[in-house]
Amino acid sequence: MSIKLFDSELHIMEILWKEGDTTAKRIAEITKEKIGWSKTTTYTVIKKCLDKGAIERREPNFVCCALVTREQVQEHETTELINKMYNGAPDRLIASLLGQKKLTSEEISRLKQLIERLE
Amino acid sequence: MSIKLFDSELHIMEILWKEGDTTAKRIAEITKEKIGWSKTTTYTVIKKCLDKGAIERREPNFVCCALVTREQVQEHETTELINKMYNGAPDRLIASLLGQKKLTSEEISRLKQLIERLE
DNA sequence: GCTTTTATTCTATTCCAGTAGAACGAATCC
DNA sequence: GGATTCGTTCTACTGGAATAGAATAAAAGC
Repeated sequence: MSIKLFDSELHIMEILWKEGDTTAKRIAEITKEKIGWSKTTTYTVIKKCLDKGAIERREPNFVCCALVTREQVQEHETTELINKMYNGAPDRLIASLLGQKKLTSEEISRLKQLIERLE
Repeated sequence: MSIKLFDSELHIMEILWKEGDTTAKRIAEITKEKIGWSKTTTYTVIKKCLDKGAIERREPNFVCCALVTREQVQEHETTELINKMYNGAPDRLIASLLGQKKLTSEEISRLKQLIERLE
């Protein structure tokens, strides 16, 4: 199950991933404070997440629960990027990242370990 | 110089990256055939690329030349993804890709070499 | 040099994500 | 039990990307 989430919807998901199950009310408070959303905006976006099946509502109190994990969305977005910009080849993305030298030597050695452990 | 290119604009860039410098007329032919764009749509999008400095026009014949490389755009898009979904940490993106096991063993050994050669 | 075609730009329309006001319903208070 | 507040939904507006029709400019043909 892989769903396209828009930026506005991701805001909601980020909160749920971070805070765990949360009431709509509380989400509205957080979005108001952090990104200045009006109460109705938050509810509208929550509704879209519901319609898409990204979250579920549970009684009582309209508690919102994430149905997709951060990892699923990461994977989906990453696949989209690879298809759009790297001709569908994941290793090209990695090669490009390594080439940019944006990684610290610490990060590199951690990756080395990861790769060793594969296969 | 890092520019945000929209999907429509990427279509133009892809053609230039693949075919090299190309006349507007020829680009219009290709987009018409491949994605069904009308002539004017193509010219409108070319204009946007010009305005953004992503391409340059050269006489004679309105030859379009890419000013940004595929690598630059790849890098920009990838950075955007990392900031949006991986909290700004490139190694997390790589770790996630490795974890998905979407790579063939051949790709993996190629990556091993790449990483060895770093530092 | 006027007509016809081709190349380019101007302007407008459509579509959709993002945002929110107003209306509605349910719980709470006195 | 009517007024008041709180929680939720309905509906609408906005802005910008995507698309393209009509108008204009340039070139080619005769």
